[in-house]
Amino acid sequence: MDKKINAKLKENNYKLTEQREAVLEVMMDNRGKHLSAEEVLQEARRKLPNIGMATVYRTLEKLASMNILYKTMFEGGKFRYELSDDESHRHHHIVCLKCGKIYEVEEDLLNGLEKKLENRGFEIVDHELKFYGYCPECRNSSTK
Amino acid sequence: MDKKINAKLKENNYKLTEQREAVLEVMMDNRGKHLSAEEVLQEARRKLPNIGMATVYRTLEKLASMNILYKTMFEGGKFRYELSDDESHRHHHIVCLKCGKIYEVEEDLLNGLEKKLENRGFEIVDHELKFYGYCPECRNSSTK
DNA sequence: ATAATATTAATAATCATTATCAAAAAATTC
DNA sequence: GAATTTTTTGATAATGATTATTAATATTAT
Ligand SMILES: [Mn+2]
Ligand SMILES: [Mn+2]
Ligand SMILES: [Zn+2]
Ligand SMILES: [Zn+2]
Repeated sequence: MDKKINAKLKENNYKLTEQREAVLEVMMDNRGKHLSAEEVLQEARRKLPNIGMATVYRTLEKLASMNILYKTMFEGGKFRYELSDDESHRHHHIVCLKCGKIYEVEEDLLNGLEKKLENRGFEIVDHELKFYGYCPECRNSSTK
Repeated sequence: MDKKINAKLKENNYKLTEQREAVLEVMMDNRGKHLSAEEVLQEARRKLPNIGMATVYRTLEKLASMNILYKTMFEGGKFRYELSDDESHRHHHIVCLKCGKIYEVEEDLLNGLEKKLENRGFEIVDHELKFYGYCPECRNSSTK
C-alpha cells in the first residue's frame, strides 16, 4: 500500500474493508491502464469472488472523490478509472481512432489559457483534455 | 437557411425532409446554446408535432457527422449539440460547477501541444477540452 | 402505374450506472 | 460482553440516454 494513498484514506477516515482493499489493489496492479468498472469488478473477483458490482461502483466513486483515482469518460459512453499518482495536475489523453489505445500526455500547456480565463472573471478548478488521432503504429498501417 | 450549411447538405446529397428541416431550424434558432436531444425534440415538436425521437437522434447524428453540428459529452453523461459556425477548429468550454452554465472559449493554445505530439509520431485530427470552475456570477455568491 | 429505395414513428432492446433494501459486519453504548 | 446503533455490503430492480427493429409511408426510378 502506497504511503500517500494511506495518508489520504486516514485523512478522510475511510475504513479499509477487504472489498475496498481489493479494488485498491486492482488499481495499483494496473497502474497506467484505464479500467472500466466492469473490468475492475472482474479483477477484484479474482481476489474476492463474492464482491458485488454495486460495491465496486461505490468504491470507485469514493476513491475518485478523494482524488486517489481519476475518473474519465472516453468513447463508448463509459467511465474509466486510473490511479492518480500525481495529484497536483490532471494529465491528458490521446485516443487512437484506429486501435482505440489510450496514451498519456504529461505536458501541460494550459496554464496560460487558464490565466486568460481568470482575467475574464472565472475561477478554474479543473480541466480535461483529449486528443483524437492515430498512434505511431496505426499511422502507417494500410487501413485507417 | 445558411449558405454554407445548404452547400454541405447538397455536397452530401442529403434530402431535406420536413423533419430534418425542423431539427435544423431548431439548431439555428438556438445558436450558441448547447441542446440535448430531448430538448431538440421538444422544440422540434412545436414546429412538427408528430416528429419522433428516433428521427431526431438520427438527424442530429447525421448533421454531426457532416460537421454541421458539434456533438459534445457534458456532465450527466449526456450529449449536447450546437451549430458549428466555424468548421475549421473546435472550440472549448467552461462549465460552471455551481450554475451549470456552459461558456465558450474561442482561444486556442493547443497548436503547440499538438506539434509536440506529432513529433512523437502521432497524427492528431481532433481534440476536446473542457474547463470546470466558477463563472463570474457564481464566484462571488455566498454558497459554492 | 409499378417496383425499388429511403425515411419515418412507435416501440422494444440495450447497457452503464444508480437506487433500494434487507442481511451482515463493525462500532458504540450500557 | 450483550444490546443497540451505524456502516457496509450484495442482490436485484429501476433509471435514462441511446440504439435497433419494424411495419407503414413517402419518394424516386423504371
Ligand atoms: Mn491517463
Ligand atoms: Mn460550444
Ligand atoms: Zn493505434
Ligand atoms: Zn455559474
